[in-house]
Amino acid sequence: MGLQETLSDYVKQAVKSSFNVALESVEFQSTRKEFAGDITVVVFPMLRFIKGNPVQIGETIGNYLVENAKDVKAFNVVKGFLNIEISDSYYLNFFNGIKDNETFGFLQPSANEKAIMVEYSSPNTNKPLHLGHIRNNLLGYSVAEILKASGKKVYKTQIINDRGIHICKSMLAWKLFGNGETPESTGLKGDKLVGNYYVKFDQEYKNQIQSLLAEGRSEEDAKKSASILLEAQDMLRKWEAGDKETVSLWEKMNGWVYDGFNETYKNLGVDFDALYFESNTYLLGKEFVAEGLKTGVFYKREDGSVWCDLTEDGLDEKIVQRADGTAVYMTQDIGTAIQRVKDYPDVGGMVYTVGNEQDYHFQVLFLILKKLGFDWAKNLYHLSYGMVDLPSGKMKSREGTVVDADDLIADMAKTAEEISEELGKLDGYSEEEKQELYKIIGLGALKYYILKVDPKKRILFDPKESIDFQGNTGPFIQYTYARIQSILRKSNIDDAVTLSAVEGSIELHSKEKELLKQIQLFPEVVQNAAENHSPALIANYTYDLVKEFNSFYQNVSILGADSETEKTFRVQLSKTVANTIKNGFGLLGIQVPERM
RNA sequence: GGUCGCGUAGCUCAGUUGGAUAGAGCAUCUGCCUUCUAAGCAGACGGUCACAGGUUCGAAUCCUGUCGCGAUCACCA
Repeated sequence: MGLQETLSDYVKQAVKSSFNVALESVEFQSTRKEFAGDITVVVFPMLRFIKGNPVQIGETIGNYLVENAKDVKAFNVVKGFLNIEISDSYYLNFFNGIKDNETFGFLQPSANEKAIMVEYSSPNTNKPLHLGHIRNNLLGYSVAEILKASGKKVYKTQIINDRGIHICKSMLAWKLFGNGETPESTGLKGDKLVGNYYVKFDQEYKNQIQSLLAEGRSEEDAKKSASILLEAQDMLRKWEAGDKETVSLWEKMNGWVYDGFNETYKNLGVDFDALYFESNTYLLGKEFVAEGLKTGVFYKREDGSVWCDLTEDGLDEKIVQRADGTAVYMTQDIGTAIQRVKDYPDVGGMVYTVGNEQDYHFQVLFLILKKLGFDWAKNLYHLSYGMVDLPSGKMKSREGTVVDADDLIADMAKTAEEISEELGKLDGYSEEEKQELYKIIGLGALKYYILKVDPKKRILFDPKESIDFQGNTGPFIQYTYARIQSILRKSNIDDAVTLSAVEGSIELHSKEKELLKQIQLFPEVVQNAAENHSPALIANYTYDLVKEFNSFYQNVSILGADSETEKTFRVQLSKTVANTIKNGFGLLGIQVPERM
């Protein structure tokens, strides 16, 4: 039983015996630093049940606690706040219980609980990944890891948008202008090469429109009748008809793109358990549309299109199948969701990591799946995140203002290198070791910068100035971890020593106690982050922990402690802090270096 | 126009189920490298929590309205 539950019981007993009132719950908060005490009982809510002066009620409860609860050392009352001081032995007991637990705060997946599928990334295959994808990937990966740590079984997945007119545009441009170029022949990453042809298509398309306009055609007409666009549309029809040559080109160019993506994913440190391809799933939803027509969830209009009426739920009517019988976006998403549960029968919920411009789409999708009667539909969550803006405004691929994912990752490592060189860190390391560290630090900065912000909010990303290595940043936290490793290397203590929990064997320094309190919060933060799908909670928690440690580090001598017992305790405490940093950062997908 | 989201220090952001005098970092200023890594620590400065009402012992937090910014309202994905 945790401290709070224990105290809660005592407070209830106190109220029962002194005022003859049965309280349902007791409200706690951690004591503000300017007051003496560790944990605070808020008396105000009790006033509804107990008549009297809050200060006197607090005093009465406080006296009862000191007499009866063994971990309560002292108390004071300020206004309606009963501040309780907890004995050192309680904290030492807690510490002895967790110091050798490498996975403190993480829960094992329970056998009978349903798994969760987390979808993220889900790119188009016609151009390279950019900054927006980075936010998506980091969020999705991190939320998946957090859910795992909270005791869920998790499958990571993505749906790859590998079909459609946009792919045909790249394919066509490659056929027309490519001269048989390949990633091997050009030395370009596959996704970059294909992306270049997508740009090339767009340039040619614009040129043709200009020519047509010069001939006096209307803008609308010119956009529709440019020959290169017509050719692309023709190619799409050929693809859908299964034309051998088209399909084989499609396979070849998509293959290049996947190779390129996989390299980026590897650099970013994300991975997937299951892949879904739109070319396989885009027709799937249709049988469920038929099913829904039977059960009356959907209805057919005169022209043959199928709709879902959601006006009673405060939404509007939504098309789920075109008049010509082909699938729309919604059809496909319905099918994919159902297919996933078929493939992985233990899945009982899904998380979709998709930008907030699709909020409405997912609201509708989830509602339709509920109406279709799937019991897992109540456990669907749209992990919606804000756009990543640049100082120059929105990222636009056509205007060349996108921040390329690979470039950004490389730039971060380079920045890490420059700063490290300037500070003279890492002298005496091999070039290879250095490069590895620069990567860890650069990525740490990037990931932390993006994940510490609440997903809902849009991020203003200034590539030149935003990412810092001081203060509330990834490298700052990594640096603290590295420093602790240095202490451990030099400490020479016996890990097996268990600290006596007897009161008085060690007197806790206030900085040590603050650290222990912070460590104690970790399991709760993990659960909270899982429930709220928020890596930001983990990031900000880790930062607070590090701040607390640095204050301890600067003000309390660790290796030069007065007694061997104290030294042992402080080193072990530092080690536990390092472990918690590592675990917390692990949930964010950020590596921690042994030295930096 | 309808719907959804956001608005906290000059800038970038935290702020647990409503609780005490709203917190960090950056920037500016003051101290601290002869102890364990100064990418650090201690401190100063900086606030009408967009605005106005309401709910209550108590509101940045909940409700209503107003303003500002953004997204979305396709037989596109």
